[in-house]
Amino acid sequence: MLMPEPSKIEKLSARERILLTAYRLFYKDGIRATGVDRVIAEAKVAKVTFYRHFPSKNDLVFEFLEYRHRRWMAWFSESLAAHGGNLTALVPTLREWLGDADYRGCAFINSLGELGEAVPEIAEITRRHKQEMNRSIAGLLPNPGSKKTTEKAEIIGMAVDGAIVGAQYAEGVEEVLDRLRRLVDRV
Amino acid sequence: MLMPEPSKIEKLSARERILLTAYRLFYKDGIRATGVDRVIAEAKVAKVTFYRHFPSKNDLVFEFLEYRHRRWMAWFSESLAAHGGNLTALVPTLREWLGDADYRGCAFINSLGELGEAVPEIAEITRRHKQEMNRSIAGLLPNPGSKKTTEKAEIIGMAVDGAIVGAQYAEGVEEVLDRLRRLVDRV
DNA sequence: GTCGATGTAGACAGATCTGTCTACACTGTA
DNA sequence: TACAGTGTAGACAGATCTGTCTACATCGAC
Repeated sequence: MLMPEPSKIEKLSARERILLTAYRLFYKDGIRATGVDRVIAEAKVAKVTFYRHFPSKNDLVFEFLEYRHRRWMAWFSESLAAHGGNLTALVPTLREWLGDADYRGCAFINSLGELGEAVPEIAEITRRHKQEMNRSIAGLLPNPGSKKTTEKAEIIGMAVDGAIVGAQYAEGVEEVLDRLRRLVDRV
Repeated sequence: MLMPEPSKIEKLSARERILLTAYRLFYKDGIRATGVDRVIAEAKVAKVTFYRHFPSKNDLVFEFLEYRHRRWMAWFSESLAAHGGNLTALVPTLREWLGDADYRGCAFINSLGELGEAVPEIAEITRRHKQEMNRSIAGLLPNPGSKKTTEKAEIIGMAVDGAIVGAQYAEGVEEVLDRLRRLVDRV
């Protein structure tokens, strides 16, 4: 759902193959655990090609997060709309994601936890990502744009963050989604 | 508060110096970013000594999480009690932690995000840690031990997880604590 | 028809990773 | 007095890390 099919990656340009391969590996195994040599091998490009497009690994990390942001937001908006576009759409939408076999948590929270001190830009990138997530949540409520609604969406967004990390360690996702529903119902 | 003073580490046995040094570095910089050579150098022990006490780095990681769990739980219980021992104690207690200069999020959530697939034991360790956190939260409510109270504590625990990660990327902690308070008030 | 962008394979440098090994010293205990 | 436990310094192995470099091929645009 949020992961590209490997078969479709093969036909893309070298740059896109690198980006999508990194996207998959960084999300699955983490950023530090994924060496550029592995990305290069799996994307089937030459090392020079890699460094021509991404002068350093950090450049690739930033583009990975940028790409993740666009892809995740697109999925989130579409799924919320498909489930009715009001607040009751939130839990069914998150069920799709948290229950996915490839689910490994939020790429931004994970990257922040892994590289926080070392790459300060990630906190800023994460902040923007979550702001936009909250904007999408505000769109489910009456009077989006009003201060009250914005604050409500921020509170719900915090609960969603709790569900996202909870789903990483919980035995099952349904109990997590139950808690989130009861939290959201009361806001 | 949750960090030991470096001056006090020096007087301890080699094993304790290793553990406390790892505790500090793993939490601050992450586990993969911290090589055993660095731990050995800063703990001022010989390499053989290190590997005699911790046959592999993963053994040290597990002991780090075990130590963190004990230390964090002790702080959490004490601070909740010091702030009155009821539900209103939660936000002031978390303010101490989230506002601390050394704050780098939850060691368990961070380790899980960093090593999730590679070290499956961490999910189980994290689950136990959060269960015990929820038990402490249940202790702030009437009828701790009852099913209703346990469920309530789990919901509040999810909100706390949201606040913990929120404080890692937010501009300021007060806004995060405000949201948490409003969330908890409604449970 | 030359230039710039895109692509290839793979050697190399220098740092850092985990873990092993030799060889020696001190201390408390059985 | 012999042994087990704890401690030291530092070389070494073998893998892996990021990043640079040479040398060559293809293709579209100006």
